[in-house]
Amino acid sequence: MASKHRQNDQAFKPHDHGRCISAALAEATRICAERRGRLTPQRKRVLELVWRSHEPKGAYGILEQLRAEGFNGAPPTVYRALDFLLAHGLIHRIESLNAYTGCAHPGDCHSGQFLICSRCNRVAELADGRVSDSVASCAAQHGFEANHQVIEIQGICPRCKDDPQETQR
Amino acid sequence: MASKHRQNDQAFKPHDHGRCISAALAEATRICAERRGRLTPQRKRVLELVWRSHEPKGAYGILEQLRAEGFNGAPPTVYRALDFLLAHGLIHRIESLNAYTGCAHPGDCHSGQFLICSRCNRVAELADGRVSDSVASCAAQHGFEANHQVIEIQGICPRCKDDPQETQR
DNA sequence: ACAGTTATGTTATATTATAACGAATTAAAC
DNA sequence: GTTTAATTCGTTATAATATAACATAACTGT
Repeated sequence: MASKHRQNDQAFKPHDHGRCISAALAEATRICAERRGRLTPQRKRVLELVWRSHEPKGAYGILEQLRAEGFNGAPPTVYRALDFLLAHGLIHRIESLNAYTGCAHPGDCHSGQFLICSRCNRVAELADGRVSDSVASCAAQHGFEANHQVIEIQGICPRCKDDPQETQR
Repeated sequence: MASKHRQNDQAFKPHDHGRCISAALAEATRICAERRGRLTPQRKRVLELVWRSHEPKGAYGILEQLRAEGFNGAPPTVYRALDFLLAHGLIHRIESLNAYTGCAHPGDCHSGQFLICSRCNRVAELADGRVSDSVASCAAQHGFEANHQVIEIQGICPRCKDDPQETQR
């Protein structure tokens, strides 16, 4: 249980990112199979590109990558893949960045909270029940029927705070 | 004190909006005077347009309004005015809408929470300390130094929930 | 009045996203 | 298995949001 809801603040720690990627792809494959969603090669490739790092990726950056790989596509292709991945909870859109990041715990896609480091641009996804509860109850107190929470926290991650050399990538 | 931190969920209730506007302008005038910020006619006019209703306004919508009033301007003019108003805490940017809304309690411009009605498009600004505290402590727990919170809650406002006729404007 | 700063005008362009429509592929029904 | 229907993809064009860069004007303080 606890391991399933793995908090993704490992984004700010050195870690084996290959495992992030392979875990994300395995989960995506499983979830799509379950729902009869078609994880086509393009969609899979876009998911991989989003997961290349913990920095959210813009749609046009992804497009550029695809093109570098010999794919001759246009924006709608990328946006369609992103829409699919969003619909199935495999990625999140970071509103304040107009960018997309891999979902750390797809499947149960409750509202997450995002820590956005403005120095290294990495984003960690949290799933803190106290936060989402306090937001939900606050909305309810005002008679507001909440469907979706956008919680994005901008600041400096622990790694950048400790190591002034830490800049990017 | 309590009156100063007036919660702006009146956005979802019938109210004398003229008072919202005049209060906002009075506050803006006071705050700019205090800080020697220059609330030029253009900036003031943009602030008024943002405050026309509790629906956030896009930069290009504002530009269109200005043009309808005989002003012959270009996007940078509007964005500069918006930047000024943002810098002085007189308006907020709603990230998930790429739009701007009047600040309900300028001056002490702590992080607010925004209830966004996806039916009538109105937005209410809250300043619930429990929410901002829970977010702040959650960030701190992960060693994250938070500078700014983006909290946008999408759903259906009480007015639209009760009155299915309530649509827009 | 002058010098320095701040604000505005203007043109061009960057960035992000979607509309619309036809072709191709896949799934499903027969 | 072939046909039908649905889904996915390719392609072109364009919408919507935002900024760079540089010239001019206006205001501030002296």
